[in-house]
Amino acid sequence: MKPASPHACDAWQLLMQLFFAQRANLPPLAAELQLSPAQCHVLHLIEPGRPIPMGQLAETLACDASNVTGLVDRLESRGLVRRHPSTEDRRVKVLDLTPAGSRLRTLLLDRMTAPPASLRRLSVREQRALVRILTQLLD
Amino acid sequence: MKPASPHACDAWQLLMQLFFAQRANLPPLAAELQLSPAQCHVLHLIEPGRPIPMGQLAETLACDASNVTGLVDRLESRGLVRRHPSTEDRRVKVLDLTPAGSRLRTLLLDRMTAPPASLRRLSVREQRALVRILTQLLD
DNA sequence: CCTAATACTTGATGATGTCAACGATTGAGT
DNA sequence: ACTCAATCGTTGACATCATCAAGTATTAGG
Repeated sequence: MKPASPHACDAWQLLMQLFFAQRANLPPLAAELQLSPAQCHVLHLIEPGRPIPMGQLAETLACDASNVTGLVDRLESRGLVRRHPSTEDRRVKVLDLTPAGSRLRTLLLDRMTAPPASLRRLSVREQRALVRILTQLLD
Repeated sequence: MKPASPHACDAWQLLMQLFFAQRANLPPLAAELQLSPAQCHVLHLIEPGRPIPMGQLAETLACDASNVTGLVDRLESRGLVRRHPSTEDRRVKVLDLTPAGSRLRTLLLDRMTAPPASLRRLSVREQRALVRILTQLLD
């Protein structure tokens, strides 16, 4: 494994600061849509037309499966998500967005991905560089 | 206000993906130190030797003041944080890390800021660029 | 002084998260 | 085919997180 360069450490520290700052501003944003931060996270993970098993959701959220049960219960009772039994394995239940859920997800992503002023102040050249670097980072 | 360029939107969307990915991996990391994610956030915000009023903590966390009371109660009962009455204004209570709290904070930051493999794979040139761009972003 | 505003706490309540135990289903041996 | 372990989701118990409304103490303004 390649050793961590000082620049890599600096970069990651900055990303952590950004992460905590973002963590603090998710609750107000979520509240506008009558959602909790956790529900936003779930909605972000269920892509329209891409059903996902509950177990996989639990794994991606890195939380207990029983927690997903409760989260989905509340989203389902609001008509945003549906449970379907899987055809291949009758133990697993697959999650799907309802049309209302899909609309709300779009709304959420629109608000979340509105870049803050500090990002818009960067030059286009820097913005391109950032996109390129983050893409590699997320592989 | 400068309009949001397509690159800015792309970049911010990627940062949101990174944010949610990081949100998912905080709980396991916190659990190793017997902390909750929220407690990690608090510990991250209280810098050693830089006492901070509870109200300011609530504002930075973007949460209700009564929530901070509970968070600090638990941290204080574990001997990580102390409450001091402010000398200037006897209504405010100022928070301070104990030596144990300071040690745990260092441990936390060490683990959190260990850059992931994907970041170490970037060229030094790219790492530098990332640091420069993120620094501007956090202003 | 009297009053309004501020800083924190308390109590009630709902959401988030873990763990242990359970029913249903699947899969691997035998 | 039959048994037994493993897997998937749910349930119930419990701690934590988070909000709101109300309360106490202190400060600041008129």
